[in-house]
Amino acid sequence: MSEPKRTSHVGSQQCHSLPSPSSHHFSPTPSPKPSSITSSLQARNSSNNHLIQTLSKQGLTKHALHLLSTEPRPTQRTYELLILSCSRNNSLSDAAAVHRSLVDDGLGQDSFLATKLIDMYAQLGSIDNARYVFDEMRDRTIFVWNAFIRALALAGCGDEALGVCCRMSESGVWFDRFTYTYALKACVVSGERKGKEIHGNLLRRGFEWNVHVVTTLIDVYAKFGLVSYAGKLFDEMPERNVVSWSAMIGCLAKNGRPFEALELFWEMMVGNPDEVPNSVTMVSVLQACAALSALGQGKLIHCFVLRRGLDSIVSVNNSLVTMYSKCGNLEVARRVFDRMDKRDVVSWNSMISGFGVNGFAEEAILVFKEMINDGKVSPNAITFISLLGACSHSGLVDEGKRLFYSMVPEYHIYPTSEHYAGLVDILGRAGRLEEAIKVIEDMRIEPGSTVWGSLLGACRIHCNIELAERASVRLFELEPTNAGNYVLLAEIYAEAKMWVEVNRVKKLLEARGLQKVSGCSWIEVKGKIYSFVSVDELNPQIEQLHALLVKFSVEMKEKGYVPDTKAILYELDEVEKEEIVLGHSEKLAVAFGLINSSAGETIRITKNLRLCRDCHSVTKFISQFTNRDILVRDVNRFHHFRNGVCSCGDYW
DNA sequence: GTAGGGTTAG
Repeated sequence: MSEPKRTSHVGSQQCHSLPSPSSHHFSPTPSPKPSSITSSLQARNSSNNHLIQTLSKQGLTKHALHLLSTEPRPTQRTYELLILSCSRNNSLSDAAAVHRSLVDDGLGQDSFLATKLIDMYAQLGSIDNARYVFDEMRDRTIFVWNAFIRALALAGCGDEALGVCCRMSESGVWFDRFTYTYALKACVVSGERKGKEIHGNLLRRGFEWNVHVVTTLIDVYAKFGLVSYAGKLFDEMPERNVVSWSAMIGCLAKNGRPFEALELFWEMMVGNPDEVPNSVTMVSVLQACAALSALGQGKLIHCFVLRRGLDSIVSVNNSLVTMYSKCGNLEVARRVFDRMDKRDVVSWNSMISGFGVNGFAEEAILVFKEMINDGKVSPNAITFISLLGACSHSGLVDEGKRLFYSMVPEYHIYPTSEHYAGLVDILGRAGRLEEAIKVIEDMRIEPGSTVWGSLLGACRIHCNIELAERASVRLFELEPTNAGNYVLLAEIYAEAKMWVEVNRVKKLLEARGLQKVSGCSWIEVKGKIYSFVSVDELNPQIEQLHALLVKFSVEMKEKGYVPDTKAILYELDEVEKEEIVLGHSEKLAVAFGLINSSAGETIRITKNLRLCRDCHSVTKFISQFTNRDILVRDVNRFHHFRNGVCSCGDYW
């Protein structure tokens, strides 16, 4: 079918003045139009416009575009619908054709359509074309300014977005509530200082009363980790709704304050019956349950999800899979996963990593194979990070290597530093340190802190001081304020009884104003969460817990147990060292679980750091001696203790 | 005519 001829309604000069925006999609060539319009044709025009609009609404952009070329007077509404259709169909070439035709029809200065075009290009990820539309506009309404600032913030061009905000002010256009929300989003990229500036600015203009603006501000502070700023705003909000509650709950859940996230959720439920939590609230609350391994709370939330009919929402189901996995309840995680009608890449990744952290690498790989066979969803970078982690936890060296080296040829996914870190971890844990360092030396990208961190972790397991020092030099450069790296190196020296070096690292830590993160464990008993720190003198039951642990210790020693105190960073008497390891938070939590639960009940504990070797062997013993299943989730993975054996096979 | 909060890894 040949294209009908059209003549441009605007002068050719204007068309030629269009520079080609950096992408090749937008061509400045004017499109041909009919030179004369007969009255009979005009009669058909209104129905033509109507037809184009109908086709656009149905997403039939190509057909609509074809008809557009025969239409001498397309209306603003026709173009609006065409633009929406291009956004929906994700077609940049159609978008450029619509844009070109719109300019040809003399609508290039229509501010309404300019706003829509900017939105469309932003959605299609073509910020250069959005910038072109904006630059071409002579009279910019606030809608045009806002659309462009929003487009820039969405594209991660924070500084440019804030620059445009300045130009907007300078040209005498005042920020409105929309400008503030977009400018605040731009600050997520541009930094805390800018965010605080905008905050000051909006206070002077009285926008602290706008629920959208303040909610955005809470979220921005959450993303900077400034929980107290977010909390203050939330507390002082004149009006709250489900979105502001969810933003604050999410802020706490993501910033290491899951306990408070749950408290706030219950405050919302109990104190504010008008605010009904929705799927987004559920996702954040489930994240908090997962962080705490709070299975009881998680089950309550699951019931709520079912009652409210939120169980068909993919993100909610994904969060349920993660929550059950992180509570060590893989059977239910798998059941939720199997019952899902729709699964996205996050669903598959959640199930794969669930099996992985629980030490079931074979199952994780099976799920990955199912994903490939299913064919509806392609794996992404995170899929492989999860798979490599699974292999590492289970010691599947060859399978891990095979997966790593299949990434590019089979799935076109290029390994990032995190993937290399996964491979280094697999090799390092297995004691293949030379091979691990070879991988680092041959990396095509600059090794990041995760890579050196994996190597240092492996050196800790295999007591390799030389390589540990090499990794530390790089780590201290890359992450000067990460106390964990200094502690790890000090522990390696302590194990080798190199006390001069231990003290040197401790002084370095002190000089940089850093502190060792203290160990903390917690346990959920009858829906309540109890937390313990090492040598927890303030705990009301401490004497009872200590007595029980001493009793175990005596019995264990009779069976040949020798406390492992090698990682203690102080040169103390062996008796004093034993006292310290016996007071580790994880042991206190186990003792508390034994005293406060009935026989046969599984004890579930979570720890903020890696489980120490002594706690590991003591927990194995206790599981046998008391005939209890003990589940400990440390910062890296799960340990299922049963009959004196741990699921990690002492490989962690 | 434009708006705010969410899931996987590390």
